[in-house]
Amino acid sequence: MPLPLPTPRDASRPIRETCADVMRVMGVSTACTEAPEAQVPVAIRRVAAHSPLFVEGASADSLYLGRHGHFKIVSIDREGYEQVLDFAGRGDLLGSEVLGRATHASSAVALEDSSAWVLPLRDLRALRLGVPAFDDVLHHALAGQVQHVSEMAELMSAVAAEVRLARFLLQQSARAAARGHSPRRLLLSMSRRDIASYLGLAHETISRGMTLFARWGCLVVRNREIEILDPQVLAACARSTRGRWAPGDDDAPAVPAAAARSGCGPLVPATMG
Amino acid sequence: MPLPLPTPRDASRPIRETCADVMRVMGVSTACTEAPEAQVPVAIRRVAAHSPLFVEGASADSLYLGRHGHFKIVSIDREGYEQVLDFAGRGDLLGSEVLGRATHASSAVALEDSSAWVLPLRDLRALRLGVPAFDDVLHHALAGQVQHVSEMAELMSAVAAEVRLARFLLQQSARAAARGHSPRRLLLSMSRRDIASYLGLAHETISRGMTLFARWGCLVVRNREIEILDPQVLAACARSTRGRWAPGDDDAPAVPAAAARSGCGPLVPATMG
DNA sequence: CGGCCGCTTGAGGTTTTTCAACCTAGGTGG
DNA sequence: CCACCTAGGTTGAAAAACCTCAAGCGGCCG
Repeated sequence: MPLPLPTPRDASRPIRETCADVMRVMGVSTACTEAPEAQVPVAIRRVAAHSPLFVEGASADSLYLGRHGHFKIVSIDREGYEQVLDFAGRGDLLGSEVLGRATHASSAVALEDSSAWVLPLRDLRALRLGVPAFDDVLHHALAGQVQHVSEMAELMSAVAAEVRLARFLLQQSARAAARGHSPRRLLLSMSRRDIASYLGLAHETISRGMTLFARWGCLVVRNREIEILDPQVLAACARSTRGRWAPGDDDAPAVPAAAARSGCGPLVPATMG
Repeated sequence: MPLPLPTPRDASRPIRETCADVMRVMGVSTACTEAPEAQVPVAIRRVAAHSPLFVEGASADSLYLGRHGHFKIVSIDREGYEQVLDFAGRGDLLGSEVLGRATHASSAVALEDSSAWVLPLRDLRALRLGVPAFDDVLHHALAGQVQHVSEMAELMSAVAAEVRLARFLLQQSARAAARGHSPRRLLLSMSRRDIASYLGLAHETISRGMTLFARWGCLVVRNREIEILDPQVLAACARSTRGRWAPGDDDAPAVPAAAARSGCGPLVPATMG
């Protein structure tokens, strides 16, 4: 896969990046990041696919910030079932709940070979005082976490399965766009089962939903490689809170553009009996 | 239980309480609250039942802290349907999402005649600097908000309706206990419809769930007045993530004590064939 | 006293889950 | 190099769970 990796040379491992690099990712203006005190080195932790960055229950000594790759945040219940709470990527805060507790409330597992910046709690106070801009960044990130609650509630508030899936896909699209990737072509790094757990559905239902969208002509699905052909149709579906939605139920024009163009037939690559 | 109301007589309105009072509610040791700088007065806002403390979309100039009564946090979707995101009571932070945005992302509506402390954003910085203990309190409360995400996810992770309801009731019980009330006798201040919206279910399903628990003998339901007879049975039900649960499915002893005592019916109601 | 609102309960319809099978891709070892 | 095996994804049929519609009941407020 020709992944557009943001970090060119991974071969050289002991490149200790600095606080300035961290802040740059989080959207601080370049002016601030050039300050000499921002040259504090920040440790990097590399995690192989399917390995944990930290585990639930472990004593928490650090906070993490996604650097490359993706993670899933999970919590294991007493019966051993894994509940996916969130997905995180570059620039996302991981394990921020430790600010209020002594131990991690959830685990973070790498979905692919990934890495994260390590922010030791004991250094955090000094860092905030020494680098004022960093304090702001942290505050902003924390506020973002709080705001994330309502984002998740919005996802779960939809009762229909396809509506949840549509919202999830649009959320992924928005995240990709925010990171400078195409909002159309998504490369989902999580399995159907992970998505299902996240949305509170069976993994078969996710499959069916994907196929349905493909039949509508607004999506092309090839395993984890997804292309959004008609975001408007997806958005219209995502908009409905109550009950189901199908192209044509709308106040807007009836047939989705892509489907009309293509005769609504082809699409749906694999096995369309 | 003789409610230990912090405000003796409401007739005298201009009793301006101080920062010390706020911190005391949030669990700061009395030593800190006695400091002279903690005598800063804090405004109180009274809200009649069914009236909003703040509304979605309004520009946010203040943060609030529940003082007495209860609120529901809601968000209205495009179709006018109300989604309940949370319930808040004494000591709970309201509207903390404004720290990252300029406007409220949700509304807070009083479920009964209630009041809240007002923390104007423009005074917040000064308050934090002037009263060090207050800064800690605020941080702690904010971290609590973040932690609340996983609490909510835990609620939603259950697929079965009764399991969600059981978890909700236990959560309410725990909150009541944390505030010094009985964990057994609950006085729900929200309607069945509110609970339903919060749990992502139909309000009829809530009713049926309550009735079911009552038939199991672990609950007494009289409108919004609820008594938990057998927390263990409720907890056992809440524990199961997958599928349904009925008394007897457990590794533990079979029949719930309370039900056996009261002869409260045949147990294991419908369909155990 | 009447109407309204919230709560409960029943019956029917529909979505979603569950169970099962099949298919593909990727890795391993003969 | 191919057979085999596993894990992930898709699809179908049956059953369960839930939602919707509808009606009845009771309390509360005007």
